Amino acid sequence: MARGRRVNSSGEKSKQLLLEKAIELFSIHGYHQTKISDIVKAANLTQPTFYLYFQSKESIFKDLNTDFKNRLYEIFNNGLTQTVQDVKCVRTQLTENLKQIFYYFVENPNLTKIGFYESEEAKHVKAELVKRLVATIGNEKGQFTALNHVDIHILAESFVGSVERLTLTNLLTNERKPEQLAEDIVNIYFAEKHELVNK
Amino acid sequence: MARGRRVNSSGEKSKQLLLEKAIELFSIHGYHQTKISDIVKAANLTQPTFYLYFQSKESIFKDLNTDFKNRLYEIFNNGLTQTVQDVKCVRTQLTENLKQIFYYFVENPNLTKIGFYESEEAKHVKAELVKRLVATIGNEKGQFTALNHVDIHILAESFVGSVERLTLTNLLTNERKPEQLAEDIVNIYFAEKHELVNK
Amino acid sequence: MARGRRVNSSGEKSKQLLLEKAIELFSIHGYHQTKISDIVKAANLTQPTFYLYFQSKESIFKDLNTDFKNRLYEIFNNGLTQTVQDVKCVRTQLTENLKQIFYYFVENPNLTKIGFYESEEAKHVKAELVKRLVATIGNEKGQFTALNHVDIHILAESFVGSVERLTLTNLLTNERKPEQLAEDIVNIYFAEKHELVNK
Amino acid sequence: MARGRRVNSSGEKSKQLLLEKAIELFSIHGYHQTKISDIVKAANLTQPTFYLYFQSKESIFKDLNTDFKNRLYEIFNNGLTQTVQDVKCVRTQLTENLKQIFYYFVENPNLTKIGFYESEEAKHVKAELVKRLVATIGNEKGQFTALNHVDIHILAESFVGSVERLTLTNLLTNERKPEQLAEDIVNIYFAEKHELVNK
DNA sequence: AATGAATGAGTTTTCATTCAT
DNA sequence: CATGAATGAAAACTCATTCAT
Repeated sequence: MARGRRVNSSGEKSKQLLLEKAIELFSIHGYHQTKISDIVKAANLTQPTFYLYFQSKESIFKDLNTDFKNRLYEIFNNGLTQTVQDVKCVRTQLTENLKQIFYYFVENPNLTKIGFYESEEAKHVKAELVKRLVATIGNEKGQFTALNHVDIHILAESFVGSVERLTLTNLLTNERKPEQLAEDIVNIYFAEKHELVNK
Repeated sequence: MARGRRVNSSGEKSKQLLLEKAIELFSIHGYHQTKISDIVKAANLTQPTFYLYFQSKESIFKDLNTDFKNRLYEIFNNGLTQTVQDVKCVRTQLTENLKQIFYYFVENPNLTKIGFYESEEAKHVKAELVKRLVATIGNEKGQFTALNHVDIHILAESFVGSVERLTLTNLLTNERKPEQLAEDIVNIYFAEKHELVNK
Repeated sequence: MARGRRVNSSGEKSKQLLLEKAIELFSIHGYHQTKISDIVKAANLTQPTFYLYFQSKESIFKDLNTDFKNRLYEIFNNGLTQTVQDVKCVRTQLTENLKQIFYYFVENPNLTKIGFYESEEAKHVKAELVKRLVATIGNEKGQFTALNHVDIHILAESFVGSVERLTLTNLLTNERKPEQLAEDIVNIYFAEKHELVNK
Repeated sequence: MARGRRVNSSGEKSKQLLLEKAIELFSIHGYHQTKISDIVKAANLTQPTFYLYFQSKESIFKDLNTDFKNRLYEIFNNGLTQTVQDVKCVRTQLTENLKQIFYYFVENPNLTKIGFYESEEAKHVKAELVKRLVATIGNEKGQFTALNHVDIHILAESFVGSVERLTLTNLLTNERKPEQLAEDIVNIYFAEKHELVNK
């Protein structure tokens, strides 16, 4: 039977293909229920080829998660730096940041399912999100009376919990668009003062 | 170890021990990384003994989850019926219900980690929670101006997300007591009108 | 839970029951697919009780087969001695002997399935049958022209083969009575000369 | 043994080797007493290699039996069609058919022990043989006076029983050649009329 | 005489990984 | 670059058998 390099093949292409299939299968079946043999079968390649590009099953999973995390942190940073000087209220800033995050999630639904839910890294990612949230809303909390009674850390954890669940049930299912969901969440947590008083 | 019955051994005791160790190990390492051999080792028993009391690894896991789910649904039901005639506002009712749930979680932290996070059932449990929440807050939403702009389903999902995350990060870590956390969450979602207007 | 000797129980009765159930299950499912646990379940007893009466799974099986073999050899012997002085032709003697064997088979169908088919002993039993057949028909073969061309050992083996198969397909299924089948087989192998010539 | 491909190894060769060893061991020790570990040991391979070529222990056994059956049925069919138009008597036809079957048995003694004796399929194979025999000798029975007194189904079953036993005791032990045994059996069952009358 | 409880010693099967080509 | 062939190491599960009561 034919062996060796295939016509029209290229290392990068194979690696990319393996990555894609891995993301797909990991996201559907989870890490443990996804076998290397499944991944290479989906990519129409063989097991030794997998080891040509990745050290191990664990390492491809880690790579995936690192990519996800790095990209997400970039978004965090961009969002922050963009609006830090801004006098605009937290609402606008948060909404904007959430939108960026959601755009990324929607564009990479499978990777999100792994990096934001399935992996160990997910915990760190969410903890980081919480940390940044605390920093962002820290000073401005006073604005929102509704929130005066609640510890800011609790609030931030709650917020991340909302993001976590709504991403899964409404964003990745396409029941809500990134913009909508971002506004919804911000509306829940940061109903504007004037709006309430006006009633 | 010699064969046959051990001195002072009792079936109920062994089964209970296995269950406890299983819950503990599943909650720490997850289903796939927990081996039957780990469970029996922790219980100071052997593998055939495991199969004396449980059909399979899958079945003990399912049993665990069914127990968790059933007990939780009981709490849901009790909570609901208790306050249905009550004219008291949703706040009070929700707070009370949450407290009961949190009490259960705190008393069974490991089982909670399995039944509310690790298992497939967890999805159904949370979906059910959402459903009941929608029913509970449905009529009363008008009261809370802050919530007027958000679809009630989104709100309920968000609420459950908050519960999910805060249970993990604050309740099961003993950083918040059940009563405190219940009030915190209700305060976040249902700041009372008058309170706001008074400002 | 209750332990110790049951009311109305008697060792012999339990042993007998176990034997019966063992015969039944071995005959249906074979030696390897019958578990001790199946046997005691069928007898409504427990595993240690089994070992009270039998040394091992292998030993009960051997016992069964020895019983079968011994009883069968008795029948062989009776048959032979009864007719040895008889000047009557082999036909009559063989028919009678076969009938006795078949009576025994029909009365103990399950044991027969084990001792004549399933076990290693079966081979010896059949070999013995062949040996005795050779002795019986040896001198008289000349009578039956049809058989002149065939070696007597081949003939005897063939005969036993017929018995073997017909027992299974016609006797134990109750499609033929012992007398009928005995005559059929003898008719096949020992059509009388005059009968043929008369045509 | 080091991991990975061996020097000079070939899949087809390994599969064939496993098959051969499986046939050998199954035929000697039977299905239940033959372990996968025995088979691979005999083939100087390892257990995972077995599962590279066969789905399970049961499946290799079934495959073996299906092969045996199919080949045998082919022989049945060839035999029948070859002689159907032939006016020659049943004797010739039967002898020829038996010879073909016996050739196959002798060439595949171990497989025969499995497919004609050990397996569940064996029952069907023999039932089929009976069916075909009935069809073949149906019309011609009248010719052979000896057979007039016996039901044709009994006769066919008896015939198959003879084949069954003689194959085991005389053919596979090389005490009789296929041609001899075929003639012997036919002689037993179909002594020619004239031959008898002439005496 | 009988049972409740337990285990020693396997058995099949799986999967990530690696060597030779 | 890629594959065919193979395996080390472990996993779940089974069953005859035995000890303590």
